[in-house]
Amino acid sequence: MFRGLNKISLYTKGRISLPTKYRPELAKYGSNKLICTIDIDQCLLLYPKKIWLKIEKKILDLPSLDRSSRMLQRLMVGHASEIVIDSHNRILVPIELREFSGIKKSAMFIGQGQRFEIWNYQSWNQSRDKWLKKSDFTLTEQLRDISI
Amino acid sequence: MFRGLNKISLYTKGRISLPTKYRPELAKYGSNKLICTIDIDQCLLLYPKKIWLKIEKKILDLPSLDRSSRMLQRLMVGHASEIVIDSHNRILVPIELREFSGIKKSAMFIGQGQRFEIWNYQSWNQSRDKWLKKSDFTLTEQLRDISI
DNA sequence: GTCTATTAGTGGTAAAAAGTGGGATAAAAC
DNA sequence: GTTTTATCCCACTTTTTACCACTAATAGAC
Repeated sequence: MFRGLNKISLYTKGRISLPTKYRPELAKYGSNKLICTIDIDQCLLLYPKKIWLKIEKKILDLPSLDRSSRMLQRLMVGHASEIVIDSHNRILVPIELREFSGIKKSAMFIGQGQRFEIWNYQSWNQSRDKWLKKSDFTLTEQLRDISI
Repeated sequence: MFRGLNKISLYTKGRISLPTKYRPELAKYGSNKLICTIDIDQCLLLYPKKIWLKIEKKILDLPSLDRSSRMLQRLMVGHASEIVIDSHNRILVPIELREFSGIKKSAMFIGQGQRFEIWNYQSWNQSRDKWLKKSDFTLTEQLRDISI
């Protein structure tokens, strides 16, 4: 499970280096391939390829003439790009995804269980502030009873 | 499976070059022929010929007196044109399909599992923005419990 | 029908842009 | 202080875009 967060920078054409602490866990997936896609909150999601393939199957198996299935397919699969971790532990964030997420120089790299999220640094801070203020009155059904 | 998206340009009479990353996967279908047709969302669909033939059969096997089957047959089969990938990995988008989809200079080329979609660049961005806004409250039953 | 003008399609190449690998330097961790 | 990690820079390769010249198809005039 990935957890925690790092402030990182992008350099030369959208490249970042992966925080070293995740290296051992990533190695367990036996491949240097990741899949990067988008999230509805305008950040990027980064999955080990092995994990992604399961998710992708679920999404692609949905009925293809249904409105919201198509929407999900286009958002998730449509934006999913394969990414290779190079010998220096770096990855390149595809230009289309950089533009979507507004990530230019600095970003926040966040562990989220079986995936990572990459946020534009400012957006992350703003969103967090917003969540901290809102969190006490916008809980949905499902959350109301969860025990943490 | 095809996934991810690329901004591409059309040049000299509706020609585009296929993103190279798809070349190996396309080669698996053992033919340089694709089928291009239209989608109800005003974009174009691009299938490896081998895949298309299966889909075409499904569509043509639908009861031909049923209104929506006839509609689907006319739209999908009626607009399907064979396309050849040339030696430089380029294809020509037929003029009728270019006009239908409003694709002129720039377009978005999107992997969607066993097919690609080609969108007018602006339409894609507008649609995507719309989906992103909608996606958190219009999910149908099937989707609500999917865990990604 | 044939000829001509115009437009559409094709193959090749050149220029521009994006991606990649390697290493140097700076910053952080130990 | 030494080692490790993160950032930056540079040269090179690959991919994408643009351009040009030529051929094929189409439409209109006669």
